[in-house]
Amino acid sequence: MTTPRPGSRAEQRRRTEARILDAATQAFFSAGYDRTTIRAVASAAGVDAGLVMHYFGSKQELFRRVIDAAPVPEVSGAPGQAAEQILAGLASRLASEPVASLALLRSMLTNPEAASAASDGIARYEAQIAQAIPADDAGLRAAIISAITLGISVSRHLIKSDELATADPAQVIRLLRPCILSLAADPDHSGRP
Amino acid sequence: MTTPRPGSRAEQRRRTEARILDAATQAFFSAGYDRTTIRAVASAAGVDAGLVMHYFGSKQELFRRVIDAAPVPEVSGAPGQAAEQILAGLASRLASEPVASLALLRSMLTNPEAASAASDGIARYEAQIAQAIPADDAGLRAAIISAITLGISVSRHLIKSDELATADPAQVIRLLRPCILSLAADPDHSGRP
DNA sequence: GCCCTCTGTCAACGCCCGTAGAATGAAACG
DNA sequence: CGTTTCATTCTACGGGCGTTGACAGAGGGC
Repeated sequence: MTTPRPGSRAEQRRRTEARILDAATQAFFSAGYDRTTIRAVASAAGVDAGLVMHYFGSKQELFRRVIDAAPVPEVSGAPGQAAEQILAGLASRLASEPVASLALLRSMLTNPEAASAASDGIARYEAQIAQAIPADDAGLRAAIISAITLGISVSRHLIKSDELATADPAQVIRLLRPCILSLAADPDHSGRP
Repeated sequence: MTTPRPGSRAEQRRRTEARILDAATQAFFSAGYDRTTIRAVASAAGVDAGLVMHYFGSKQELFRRVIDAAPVPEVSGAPGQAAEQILAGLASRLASEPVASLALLRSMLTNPEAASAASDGIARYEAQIAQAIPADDAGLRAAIISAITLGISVSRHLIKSDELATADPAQVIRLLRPCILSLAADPDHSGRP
């Protein structure tokens, strides 16, 4: 069975490895590190648990491979533009299912070793925001913005706070716009009043 | 041994139960639900694991008891006052060690059954905020405020984002004030512009 | 003073986990 | 065609978990 004329053995291996990585990504994203079992990943990928170990060495290395493959949203341009990009990104994240950053968070909270691996991804996102902010405390402002978007996503998708879970994303964005703008593009509030 | 003239048997039991509850609180707060083991709680309380089961029935019930005992910060007064109370509360949370709400979050993200138990606490906090906001979308605004403070706490204490972890709390509050104020006390941004 | 009650301990069960290593069978190669 | 390689599976080990039930011993009512 197993495909009559595949792409040779190497090809087959790459396919299997990708399938495992996909299953692992989904599992880590939705369940976090601790609650994800190698057996479950293997079963979702249609292979044996031993094979996962054979290819990825350990659960932790598998997790790292998943993290490294996660994309970072891009932010650039003038402060006002950046703010709108951030809001747009948040809007799409509100509208759709939970995504990478949430999974990172979940896994970080669960697994101590996963934390450092995942911090890098978040730091990269903050750096993108920071470079679009002209204030001298751009780093802190970016960190706060990142924290806000994270809090909103967490409340909606993980905590499923009644109000936020059922709210219209556009309404949330409208309420948040002055927040993000004051942080990203309004240096008036940086120092003491 | 064990105290020459204690407060009778009932007193002794109350003491032991309280010691277990304290140990459980600390454990759940710092490690989350999954990573907290009954054996560890028992050992921290200086008793046997079986006794914990005997007194609390199950790990889940123990967790619920911990949640129920967690206090909810009070918010009241005019919108402007409420906003300052929220900011002050956040400031103290930034300055000190991680507290209840974070532990709730951590456990919620980790354990599905813990989630519903913990949602109540957060909902109570949001309700307090909402009643101080005059807008007709007060509920959503309160939820967003709660989400923001949550995101900030998480970033600082759990993710330990470089910028936020080392930042001066006063500076963070200063940057956040316009955000919270626009959400709590500024109905101008509620509807379409 | 007896006996029941209740606090507390101990040992064990069953489960699931990550991981290791031997076994299998098909593809690649000479 | 024989042999080697390699993807894949099977079985098993050791450990930690939540939970249970039998057991010990001190307190308090009669």
